[in-house]
Amino acid sequence: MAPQLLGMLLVHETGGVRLAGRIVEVEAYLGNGRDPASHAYKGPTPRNGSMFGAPGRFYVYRCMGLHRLANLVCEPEGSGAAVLLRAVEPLEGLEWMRAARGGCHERDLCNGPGKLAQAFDIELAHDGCSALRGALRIEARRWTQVVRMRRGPRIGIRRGADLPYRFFIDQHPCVTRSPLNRAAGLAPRRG
DNA sequence: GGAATGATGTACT
DNA sequence: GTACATCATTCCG
Repeated sequence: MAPQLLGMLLVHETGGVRLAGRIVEVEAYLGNGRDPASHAYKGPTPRNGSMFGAPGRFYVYRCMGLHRLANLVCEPEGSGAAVLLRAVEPLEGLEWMRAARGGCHERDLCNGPGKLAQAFDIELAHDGCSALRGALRIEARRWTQVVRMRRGPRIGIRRGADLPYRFFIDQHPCVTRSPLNRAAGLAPRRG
């Protein structure tokens, strides 16, 4: 499901504004106790309950005490499989996003799971909500240009760090740790 | 009850 | 490259 999610549209209609963007980076977390990095690894708890619920719903949780991270719960139901939304190319509602994010560059609006949630006004209340229909949802889209998908190790985890379950669009400026982003002078490169 | 620990982001050197 | 804000969740006793 993770690679198929790339290119799809994340939409949120909130407060009279329509926020939208293309998903360009995700991470897969395996179910059925096969993935030590997954919140679902040790079975259901009060926090991860929605991971074991119906597929096609969001699993939203608080990370590091302050950030919110959004996942899409995947099949089969009850397995705990999910895909973390890591980066989005913003397309609609950029002014609203800029205000929410403190007026940063367009490409820095949604290049990170915490940033994305902030820019799209995703809250803990969205945990367990349907991603197929609702104010916050994911819509199918086809690529209108030629893109190349790459994969590599997941970011910011200890256990299962060698598993290549991070999928992203090659050469896309809105992906985390993008060389294009660094080349733009936003984060000076050594040497 | 108490302590360790994050699927992060930002600022600063 | 390193520091740190910040707190719910989880695990252990």
